[in-house]
Amino acid sequence: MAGLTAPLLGLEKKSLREQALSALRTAITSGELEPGRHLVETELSEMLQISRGTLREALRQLEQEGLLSAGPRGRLSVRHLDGKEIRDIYAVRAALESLAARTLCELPDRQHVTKSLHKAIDAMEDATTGTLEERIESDLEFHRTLCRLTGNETLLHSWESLEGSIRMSIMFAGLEKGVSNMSVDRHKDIMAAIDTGDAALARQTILEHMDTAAANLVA
Amino acid sequence: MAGLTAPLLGLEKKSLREQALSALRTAITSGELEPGRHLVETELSEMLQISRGTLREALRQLEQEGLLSAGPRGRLSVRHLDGKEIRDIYAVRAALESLAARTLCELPDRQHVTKSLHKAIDAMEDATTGTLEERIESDLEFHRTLCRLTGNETLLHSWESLEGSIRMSIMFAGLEKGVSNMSVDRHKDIMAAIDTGDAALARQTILEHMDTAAANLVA
DNA sequence: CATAAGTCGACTGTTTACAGTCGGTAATGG
DNA sequence: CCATTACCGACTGTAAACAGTCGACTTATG
Repeated sequence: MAGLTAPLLGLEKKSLREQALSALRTAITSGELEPGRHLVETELSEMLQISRGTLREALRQLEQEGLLSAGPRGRLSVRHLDGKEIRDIYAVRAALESLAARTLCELPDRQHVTKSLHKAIDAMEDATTGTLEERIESDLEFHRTLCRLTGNETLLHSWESLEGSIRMSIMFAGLEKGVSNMSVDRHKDIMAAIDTGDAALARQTILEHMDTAAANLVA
Repeated sequence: MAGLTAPLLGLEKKSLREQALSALRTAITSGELEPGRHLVETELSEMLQISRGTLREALRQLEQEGLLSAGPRGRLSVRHLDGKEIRDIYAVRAALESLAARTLCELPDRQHVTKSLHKAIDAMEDATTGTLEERIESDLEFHRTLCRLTGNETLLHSWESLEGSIRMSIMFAGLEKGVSNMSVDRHKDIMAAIDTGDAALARQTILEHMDTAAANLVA
């Protein structure tokens, strides 16, 4: 009765591996670990206060997420993205999200969908006065919600696997440029298209949104 | 001068982790490790003759590829796919491959593309008299080539991340059903559409191919 | 002085050992 | 006979130690 450490609500304590994963992801996508930087396992494990074995499990995952690139002899470094890679990432992102939009349009009852998307847009509006990071966060949350609402776990998972790369793309372009095209109106258009169930329009709106976003980033 | 073990041609010796990864992937997608089966680290490490630490790194990757699912206490088991999940996987696959087709159609010079695809189709024809596994392999190789030829590394990587799930889908349906719709003609249609540069047609052909494939699998 | 052999240091690959936790089962008390 | 507690076995989480390899720097040698 006295203990009550915290795990009350779904807030399960995360394993060290997961903590390290989050910490590293944040460090990379925030630029704290700059692109091209060599990662030394012993250094990181000491910084994070975890053992190398545990750390390596996290590194493998980051590697597969495309945040790290492997050098000659297992040497890992923070991945560097050039303009083409950013465009490529956004092309895949566009394909995934347009599938999401199409799927949502085909749902018989889109009431709940519209409601959730509206909530996400409200969050974006709240964030317009916040920090750059908060604006990016709310923007990504909208798109993640788009994928989640489809109920297609594979789609959501694929998108989330890309999320790290997306964040890096934004960071590469400089945060200011990255958020410059995160207009709330754009997202309202997407929601509206889905609301009407016009799959072709929704798809087109998404593709255009992604195109301009990618173009802004590499410009 | 006497040694000359083997690493002469790009055939670098793979790390134990990679070997374990391949072995486990094969074991799972071949059904040797049946769906739902609980994986015990100590058992596997003994089977594969590697340490648990090394094994765990491989398991993390398989988990992220969607071949394993994590239970309550970090317990891993071979993922079980139901009809909906197979359809979901193929929906994502279709989105990725239709992006590939569209990208290829937009290339200024598709000569090399057509040549490579033709080679892949020839391999499929050669395999028609081979084992089921060989036919599946050549089929997947065609689609993988489709993605690779785009030059979009992210697209290729996303597709390959899905490949394990695709193989599982085919296995779930029973190998016979899985290959029943791998007609060479279908793939020739795809190639032809790309050859003419008709993006809309190529996209449509891919989507239909995926739709019928998924429908066959869950039927 | 240039080149080849040798030595040192830094990292990754891999293994072994230890700790914590959950589930079941047997012992115990009413 | 039922419930409760104490223990035991099985696994995963985590840490620490061992081994091999590559590169850089140094030293010997013609």
